[in-house]
Amino acid sequence: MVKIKVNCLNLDETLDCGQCFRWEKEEDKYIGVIKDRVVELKIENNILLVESNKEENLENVIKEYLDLNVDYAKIERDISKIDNTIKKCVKESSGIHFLKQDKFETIISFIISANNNIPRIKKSIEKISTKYGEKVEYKGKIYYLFPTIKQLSEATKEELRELGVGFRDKYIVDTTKMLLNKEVNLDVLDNLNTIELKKELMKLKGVGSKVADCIMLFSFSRKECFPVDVWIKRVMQNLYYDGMEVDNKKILEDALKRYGSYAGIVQQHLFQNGRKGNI
DNA sequence: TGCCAGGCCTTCC
DNA sequence: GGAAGGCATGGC
Repeated sequence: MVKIKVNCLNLDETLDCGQCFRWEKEEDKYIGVIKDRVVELKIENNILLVESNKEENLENVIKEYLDLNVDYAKIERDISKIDNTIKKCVKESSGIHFLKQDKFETIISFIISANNNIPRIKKSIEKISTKYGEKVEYKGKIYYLFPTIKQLSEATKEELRELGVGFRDKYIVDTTKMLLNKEVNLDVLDNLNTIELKKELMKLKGVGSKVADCIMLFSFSRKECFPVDVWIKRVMQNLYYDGMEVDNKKILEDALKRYGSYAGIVQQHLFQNGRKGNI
């Protein structure tokens, strides 16, 4: 058991906000898989309690995954100054942290997310993990790691289609192949600036502008990325364009100017509140 | 039934 | 380089 004092962390907002798809809530705790281990998380009196089947280096793994070394209270104060709508949204969904997830898992997950809904995305990812990932036992129950690039490269289009990914089957096969043969090399992408990184990620099949922004925001710690999906498009059109139809590219450009280096954090608060019907 | 979902790709100008 | 159409599938 690892115990870490936390200040501005809300597990509900962080793990059930559409940035990750494999956490399950059981009573007051969350159970999920981080890379090669099963992890249980729970907060009591501002202390994060962490249990896992693998204690080795657990504290560092959690701190990196949950981005615990960043002062989110300060960021939330800063972005609340932008305008009153954002202030209200941040208050409603305070404590969202931006995860640093496994890159391959995030790429495949967000390829699946295209023109899809969250419950169905979750189902597909769970089935992929069960079929191709390594089995892990924890407290008498079986869990599956998300498959490695090599493991998933064994999957055929037809098999993936049976797991419910629909027309995205070929994107998953092609992207996995490109990553396996290092046509896009995941090991060196951290060195690129955000513009170069986005260009590189968009070489992958099924990765367009929006999916690339999600990958950068949720697994590369690039907090300036602003994914424009159907929800955010509606919210932004209503807030800043008098409800008029606006091109995604323009929404993105304007948002980057308006929100600056924390655009992604603003985006997630708007997304959460838009989805809940608060704005 | 028809519309929607954390869009992207291909085709055609 | 931009617009239009197609795409699997489950939920409402």
